[in-house]
Amino acid sequence: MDKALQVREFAGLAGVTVRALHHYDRLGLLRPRRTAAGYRLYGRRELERLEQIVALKFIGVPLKRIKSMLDRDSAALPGALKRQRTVLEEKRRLLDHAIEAIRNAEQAFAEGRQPDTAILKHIIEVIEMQNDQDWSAKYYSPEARAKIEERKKEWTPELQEQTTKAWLDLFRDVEAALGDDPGSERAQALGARWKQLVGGFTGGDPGVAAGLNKMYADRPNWPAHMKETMAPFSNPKVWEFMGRVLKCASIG
Amino acid sequence: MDKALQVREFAGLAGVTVRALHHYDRLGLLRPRRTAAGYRLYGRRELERLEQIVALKFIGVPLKRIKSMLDRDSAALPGALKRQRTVLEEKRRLLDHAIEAIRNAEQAFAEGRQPDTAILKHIIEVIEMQNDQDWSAKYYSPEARAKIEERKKEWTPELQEQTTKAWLDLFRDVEAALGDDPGSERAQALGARWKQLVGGFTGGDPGVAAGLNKMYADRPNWPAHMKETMAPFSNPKVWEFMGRVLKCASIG
DNA sequence: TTCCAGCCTGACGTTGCGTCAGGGTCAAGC
DNA sequence: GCTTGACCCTGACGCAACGTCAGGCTGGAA
Repeated sequence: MDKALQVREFAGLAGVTVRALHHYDRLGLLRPRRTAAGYRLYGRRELERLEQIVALKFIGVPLKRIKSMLDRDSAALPGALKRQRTVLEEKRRLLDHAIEAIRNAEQAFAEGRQPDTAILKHIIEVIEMQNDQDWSAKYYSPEARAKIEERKKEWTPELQEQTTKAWLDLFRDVEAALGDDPGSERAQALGARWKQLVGGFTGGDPGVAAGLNKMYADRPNWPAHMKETMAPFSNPKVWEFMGRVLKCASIG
Repeated sequence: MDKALQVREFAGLAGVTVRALHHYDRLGLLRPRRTAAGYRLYGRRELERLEQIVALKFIGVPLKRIKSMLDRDSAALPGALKRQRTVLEEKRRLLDHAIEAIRNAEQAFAEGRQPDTAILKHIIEVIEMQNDQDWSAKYYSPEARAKIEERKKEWTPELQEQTTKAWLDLFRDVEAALGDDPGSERAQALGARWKQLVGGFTGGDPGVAAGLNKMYADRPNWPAHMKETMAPFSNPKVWEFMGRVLKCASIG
């Protein structure tokens, strides 16, 4: 006869609450035997199972899935572990961003005399970057995403500013040259600048370039603030003109 | 007249759902004006406030607190930011542990032929370490906790094993010497070994040592698995004997 | 027998919305 | 003037994992 414990003792032994045991019982996750009076009795088998439950819960597996894992496809464990790890790593990424955002805001507060509400703008910035990235991810293949991730590490705010300015300049110059012959020297020079700026983002990777094209093609579905951000670059005449310029370049 | 938007447009603009706006409205967090028919109308002021809400939500502040922050003590923002950051950092610590635990389990799976359920033991190990640490934290002052954190970085599994063995050996030797005079050379040698092992954990820090004493004094309240872990070291005669030995040492 | 500790089963509360269900509103087309 | 169809409204339930009563048995001791 194995020692059988009542809920309270068992809960203490295993480091969970009595209520949790009740909960697991109702979910069918851990059903102890019962005395005639209905008291729950836990033994060694239950302890083992509970430990597995706690382990899976610790790594963030929801109770329902724990149940199906332990009851049915226990062979799927390694796959489940990996999936769960990627989930947690994603959560961690989010947490990192949030912490970074707070740091930004705190620093802004420590440095300057801004009204409290304005400080939150620093957090908003991070959120929007985050949103843009999550949202644009769907246009890229996994490999392309990996490339972008890699290149992002070498990305600095100054570089960002320079790039934005370069694009603005280019658009202004192209608008001034809309009447030119696409094959003209001036137009081709603009085309070269264009290609270089694109290359600065794609890093020459065709997969990244393909994603970028998909994203551009889908611009009617962009979220509002993305459209707003890209508003200075939305002139369709410029795009059309550059299309012809680049076609000339590839032919000639 | 500022442009007033209906829920759908406003939600799209701000990147939240219509339902969320309804929710914030009911909570009193963001109350737009209404048309005669009861339609919600959002303007620039509402957009600003919503951005602040989203920012605070992003860093994990619950809606109720957001409300009180924005309505009443908006001056408490920097403090709130700091608190929130520590909360998130704590969460991140937990997440890291969970990820580490999964890695352990995955490696065990990749290496050896263990049954699936046994692999979860590797996760359980991490959980228990985590629990022990969280629970023992209450005995230490913040400074002592910081010291321990620092020393933990130089802690390796091998060192852990060595230390455990050293303690086991010491207890065995002390048990064999219980009849000796506490002032005797043999007893004093045992006392020296004891002090050295304690010092190996405290690093000579009196704060850490104080916490350790508090923890030992509270041993009736230790959780079950802690008692189990410490069972080999629970012989009260050994502790009593060592008390006398160390008193002799400090006097003589 | 009585008492108290410990067990039981509901059932509601929490957090931030998602998701119907049932029913007005409004501009447009017939 | 009436019907659409697109939007809007207000409940109200659902989810995840228990916490926290409330009301009522059980079981061993005094």
